[in-house]
Amino acid sequence: MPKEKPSKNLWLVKSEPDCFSIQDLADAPDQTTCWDGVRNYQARNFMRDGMKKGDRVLFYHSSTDPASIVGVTEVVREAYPDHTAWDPSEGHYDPKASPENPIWQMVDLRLVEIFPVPLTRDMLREEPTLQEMELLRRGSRLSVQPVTKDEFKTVLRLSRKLARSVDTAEG
DNA sequence: GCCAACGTTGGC
DNA sequence: GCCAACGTTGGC
Repeated sequence: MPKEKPSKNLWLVKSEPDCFSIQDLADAPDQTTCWDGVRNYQARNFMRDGMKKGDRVLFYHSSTDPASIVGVTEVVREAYPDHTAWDPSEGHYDPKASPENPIWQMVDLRLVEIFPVPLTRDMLREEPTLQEMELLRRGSRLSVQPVTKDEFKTVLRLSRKLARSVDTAEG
């Protein structure tokens, strides 16, 4: 009997491209990075409890013009302690964290694809399927958030469509 | 650069 | 346990 495949969870992570962009990920060894520096409990819990090996993760560039979904990554290592939390020389140092009580966790992400054309917030907002997306909710600040299957499929479809239209235009 | 929205901290 | 003050996020 073939084993029932457990359905994968889908996610979105935010990063300021000035700090770490999807190109930085593409240039990293094995195109893989540890997703350190998350210092929000809700975001941590999604990483710790929800993110499983093989889960797909949309990559979003925030605090940039235009803010956009720029690609897809994959979870290649599940949650483990974020050692940057107890390193005073780190920007995201948390004096309450220690090796005995790490508090904060991270996962490893590997690049899957960079979208040929980034999907801007304006484009996302035009899409009926994405109206409920956490990313587009007013005041939403979650840097790690779940994405529904429909939302994920819609984002990929939009990306493919855009890529085709650019190809055609370039002709 | 502004500021709304949000999460955290700490006094009480 | 409430809530005001504060710091941060992140769109605009």
